[in-house]
Amino acid sequence: MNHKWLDILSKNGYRLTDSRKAVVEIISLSTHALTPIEIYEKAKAKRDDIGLVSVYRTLEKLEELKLIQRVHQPASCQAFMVASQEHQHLLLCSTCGEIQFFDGDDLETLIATISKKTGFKISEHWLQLFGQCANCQKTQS
Amino acid sequence: MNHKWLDILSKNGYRLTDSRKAVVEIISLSTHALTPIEIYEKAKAKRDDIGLVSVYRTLEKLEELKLIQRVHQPASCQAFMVASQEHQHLLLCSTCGEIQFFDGDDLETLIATISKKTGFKISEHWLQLFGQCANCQKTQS
DNA sequence: CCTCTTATTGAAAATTATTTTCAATTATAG
DNA sequence: CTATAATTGAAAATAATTTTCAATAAGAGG
Ligand SMILES: [Mn+2]
Ligand SMILES: [Mn+2]
Ligand SMILES: [Zn+2]
Ligand SMILES: [Zn+2]
Repeated sequence: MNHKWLDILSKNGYRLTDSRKAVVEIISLSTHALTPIEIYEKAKAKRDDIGLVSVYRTLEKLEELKLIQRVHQPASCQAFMVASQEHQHLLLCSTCGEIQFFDGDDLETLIATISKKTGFKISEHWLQLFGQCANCQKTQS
Repeated sequence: MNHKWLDILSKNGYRLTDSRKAVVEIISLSTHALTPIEIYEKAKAKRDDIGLVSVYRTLEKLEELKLIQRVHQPASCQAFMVASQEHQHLLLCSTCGEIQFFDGDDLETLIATISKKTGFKISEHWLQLFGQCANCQKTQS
């Protein structure tokens, strides 16, 4: 993943700097959505003079290249995670923040019905499931 | 709607001031999601000395009472609209911003499958459809 | 109506999140 | 190795939201 991202950045004319590589490594390997500050803190371990502003700038490019996406949650919408290339849906653990992709939804019928009923031409959908992962279920209750 | 909201505010110990009433009227009647600033601008028409800070404070209370909800869209998550009492789904026009509720989704099977496959205990879901409303389809293209 | 208490107000300051500016540095094409 | 243009981090600027505060006013109880 890591490597692929660096290639893509490079092919799009972006230079591969240490700051950028640190951000790429952190976010490409995370199973949680991370905020710019969280990424910054982690990145400082690899490169202690990195600036928060470089984190923002790298996120901007990764988002533009659709390698990452913003994750919307009830508490905040400032976190980012890996994006899947294809159309996708998220399954989020409200306790620990773990996120997985899932598929297998079949909304065709629903979309056709709503479309007919409302006159909307529907082009996109967001589906997210929230719950508690297996691990967090064990840990408490 | 208007009246009902004022009653609820009142029953929860909140006083009914002109500033509050202006905000309630604006947001309870809108078919679009509105940002604090947009609400503020509209509210000034009714009460020209209202402060933006009162808009924020009223939104906070209306959200707490579940009369309004934040709307998440690709471009921003800072807008609010009426909340439906029951579980609900949104249909949004990406062109003009109109929003409707819809129901009739049947995600039981999907949720059971994902739950079994991943071990998550799923407690909630978000489903939003994006498209273009009948009106906006006519207007352009 | 009056009065008292306390929630609410708007202005201003403070905080937080993000973006822009800028001069110095550095990746990379050749 | 060199030249060029992208990138950097610091600092300033901007935007969004929250807090502080003294003045005001809603509304409970008389
Ligand atoms: Mn889907
Ligand atoms: Mn549903
Ligand atoms: Zn978990
Ligand atoms: Zn429309």
